[in-house]
Amino acid sequence: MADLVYQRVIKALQNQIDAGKFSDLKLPNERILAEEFQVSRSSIKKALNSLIQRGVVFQKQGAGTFINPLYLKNRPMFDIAGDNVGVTDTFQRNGKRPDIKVIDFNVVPASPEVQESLFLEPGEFVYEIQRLRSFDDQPFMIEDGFVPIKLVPDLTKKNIAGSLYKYLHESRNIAVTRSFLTISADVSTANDQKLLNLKPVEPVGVMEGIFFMDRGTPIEFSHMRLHYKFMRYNTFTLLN
Amino acid sequence: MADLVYQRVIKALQNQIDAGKFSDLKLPNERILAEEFQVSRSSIKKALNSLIQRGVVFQKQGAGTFINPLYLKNRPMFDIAGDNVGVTDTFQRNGKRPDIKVIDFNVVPASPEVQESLFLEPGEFVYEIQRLRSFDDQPFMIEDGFVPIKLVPDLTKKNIAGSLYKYLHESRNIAVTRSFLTISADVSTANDQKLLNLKPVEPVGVMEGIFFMDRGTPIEFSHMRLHYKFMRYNTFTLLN
DNA sequence: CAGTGGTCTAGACCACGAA
DNA sequence: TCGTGGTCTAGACCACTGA
Repeated sequence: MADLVYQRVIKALQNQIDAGKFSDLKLPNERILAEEFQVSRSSIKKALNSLIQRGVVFQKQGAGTFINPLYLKNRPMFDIAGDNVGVTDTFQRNGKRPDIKVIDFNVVPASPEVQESLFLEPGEFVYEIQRLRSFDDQPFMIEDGFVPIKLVPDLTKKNIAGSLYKYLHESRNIAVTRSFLTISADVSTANDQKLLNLKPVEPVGVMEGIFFMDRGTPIEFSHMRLHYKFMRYNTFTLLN
Repeated sequence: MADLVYQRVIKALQNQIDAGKFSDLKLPNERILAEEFQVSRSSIKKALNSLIQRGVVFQKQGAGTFINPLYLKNRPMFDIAGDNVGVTDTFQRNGKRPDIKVIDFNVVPASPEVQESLFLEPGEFVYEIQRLRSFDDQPFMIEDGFVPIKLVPDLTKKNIAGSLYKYLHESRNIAVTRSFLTISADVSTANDQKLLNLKPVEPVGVMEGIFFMDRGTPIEFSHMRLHYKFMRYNTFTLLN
């Protein structure tokens, strides 16, 4: 992990920035950095790109590489960037007591949609996991998740009563590190209204996503319908 | 702009994907693509990285490059881009025409919320820009934007009838490169229903965000209410 | 074992910004 | 004009996947 050249550079630069080494907010130019770290300029660029993505620095052609003043001034805001796997973590705040109720747990053949989303062969089986999540006694999310059985052959109802990803990580050494999410809104159905305690006029937020393991293997396809007051997705984006 | 190698590759691949060329959801490997486009593998990688960030494809080491099935299923209508909302090529190819109608344009003192979002001092003034965006004659977004007057002292109603960010870029050499967005959903108000042509039970998607110039200075605080069928936000997230 | 993405290098030339 | 980041190339070797 830390033996990668660009990872080493990222860490070193991040540490130097946090330690206030660049008091004028300007980093040495890329060629100098390459010299200092004894690596190629490409590796420096890759490392700097990562810091740019995180909002730590920005670059201006012809001028140089600078620390984002907002990063120093308002760091907590930047820590939000990249949230959202382990839906629990995202919503776990304020000392509220999270609760997960398993509505349904079955092994079913993958539907065409699920099959395509998880890149399965026809006829492969998946767990279907329907859960209702609450904070204190306020339900806020209906979750319908699909996980290939071949990736986690021994899943039980007990495992999924808590955090699925925590179980995968701790018991199976599977780390979920990437996700594709689509976020939209929809009119609430009768079922939504019943489970989430919504009035007919109140909508749901919809989040649909594919979650990936380290090496890019899809591990879960998930469809989530949220009480509209509880869907709040924050994202920090680099444009273009 | 379009004369850049990797930009050309991005566009070509995006077009091919949208046209359904890769029916098995698998792209040729990077070396083949480099050969086909007569460019280096590095340029292919740079182009693919962009598509990955947009949630169009994902890669799996040792296996290949694959189209994100969610992208095909939930193709976004627009991108959050230079002009906080940019119509995708996909949409434009359908012959739809984007339109912007200016509802209101004023200079007002910054409210506490706006002041905090744009890092202004008490008493500073901002433009308030209310616009309604449509495709063909279907309005899809009510936009309420705030821009500090000190950053763009000469803004006129004419400038904002088109792309504000295009104007900033071309006339003021201000590039908007980052955004911090919060996405949620809400019950539609009477005003929403009137402007967006919604039934009372139909909701709006809400996107609220701060847009930054490349030096990290906030240039716009924007509150957007979207027809729920047109809000479709795709993200790719890397954790850690 | 062959295929494919990941990392890394060394160097060339271009485009922009500031003095 | 000169310093700086941006783009691009050609090629080497590593690490993982899947048959």
